[in-house]
Amino acid sequence: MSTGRPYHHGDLRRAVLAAALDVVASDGIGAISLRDLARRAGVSHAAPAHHFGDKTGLLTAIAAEGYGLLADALAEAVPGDADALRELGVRYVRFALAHPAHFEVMNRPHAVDGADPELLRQRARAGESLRGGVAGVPAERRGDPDQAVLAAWSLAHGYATLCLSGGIPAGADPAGTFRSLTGLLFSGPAME
Amino acid sequence: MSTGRPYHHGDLRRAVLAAALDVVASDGIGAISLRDLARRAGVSHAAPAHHFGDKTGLLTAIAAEGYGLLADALAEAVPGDADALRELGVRYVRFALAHPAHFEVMNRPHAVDGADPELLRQRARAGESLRGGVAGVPAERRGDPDQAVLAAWSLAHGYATLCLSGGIPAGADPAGTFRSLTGLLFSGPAME
DNA sequence: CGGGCAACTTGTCACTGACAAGATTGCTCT
DNA sequence: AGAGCAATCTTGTCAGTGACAAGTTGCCCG
Repeated sequence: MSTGRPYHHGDLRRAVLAAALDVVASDGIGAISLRDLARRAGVSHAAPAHHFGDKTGLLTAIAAEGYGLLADALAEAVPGDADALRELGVRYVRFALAHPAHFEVMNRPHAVDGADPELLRQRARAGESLRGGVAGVPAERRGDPDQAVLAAWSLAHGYATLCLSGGIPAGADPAGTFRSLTGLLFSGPAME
Repeated sequence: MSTGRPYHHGDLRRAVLAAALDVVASDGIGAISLRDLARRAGVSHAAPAHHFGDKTGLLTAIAAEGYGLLADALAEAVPGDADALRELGVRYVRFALAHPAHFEVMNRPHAVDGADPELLRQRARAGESLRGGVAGVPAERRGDPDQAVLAAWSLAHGYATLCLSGGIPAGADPAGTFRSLTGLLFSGPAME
């Protein structure tokens, strides 16, 4: 037909993922249209379906990729650091701010297929990275360690979410601000 | 025409809002369809538009209502309580768990008209309730009070969000769990 | 070389949001 | 009372969307 472009795209999957991340980052999940993504990639409207099945499949792939990136980021934490929990939190916040679109999709259970094997796999990886990072702490920490993890996770997740939704002024160095925030948590072994 | 039902619904606005909250609570914002809401209310497909303009208008109304409810909840806090921040946090978490649909819509900037006067009004009310509750604290608290508010807000917001998205086991008494979590924050005037 | 498979296309259908124009109702003002 | 009037709701319509079906292209491997 001589349209100028080849019949096969080459890496349509990546192209669609990238376009989807752009849209999510600028206009949110609700603005995603498979047909629009197809247009951006220069393919026919039904081409993306072959790679992702349907819209849920596309978002699930993004979420899985996001958990993979998060797992990598958490795994970089120095094992055995006494401040492991704090550093993991900082990495969590940094991940969210560096990959806002992934982060948004990851936190939309309704938009994703929670039973997808790849999603479960990457999420499990992230969980392992987290546990691995925490495991190193000397355990002289008082109190319930599960509670400490929960508090740190809530703080990091809440801070990141508020930054992204614009609820927070968001200074020049959000991650640094978060780190100082954690100073209010676990301020020392002597408490109560 | 004798369709059995009257031409005027009576309180279509409330009916549509209620139906929308049901849908959001069970299937998320993405599952909302104006036409479906109209069917549920037993009116024609274009009736809701008269009350809300468009989909964004509907979601904006929900968010505004949510901020109003939040403002009311925060205003109940005892002024002058030394643990004001903690109690405000507990109320924030309770609000989120009691009104998950409102909470979800409130945290979707892209789905809402951020310039809507009613939304701004209710959000300002919530802000005032918050500041009013915090103002009572004796100020013997060390450190930056803004930072303390930010930490408490992040913790409450993160905990509530994680509870709602299913990321947290969510025991029998989430609000109580949160209260004990705050024990790790501001654990006493002597820190550092 | 030829079968087979993955990638992509065209075509279609029901559904949705938004808008326009008309019908109905209740309220107000005289 | 009754005429106007504005709010409420209806019907009709259009482009855009997601999902599916069936056909086409191009590549790889036996």
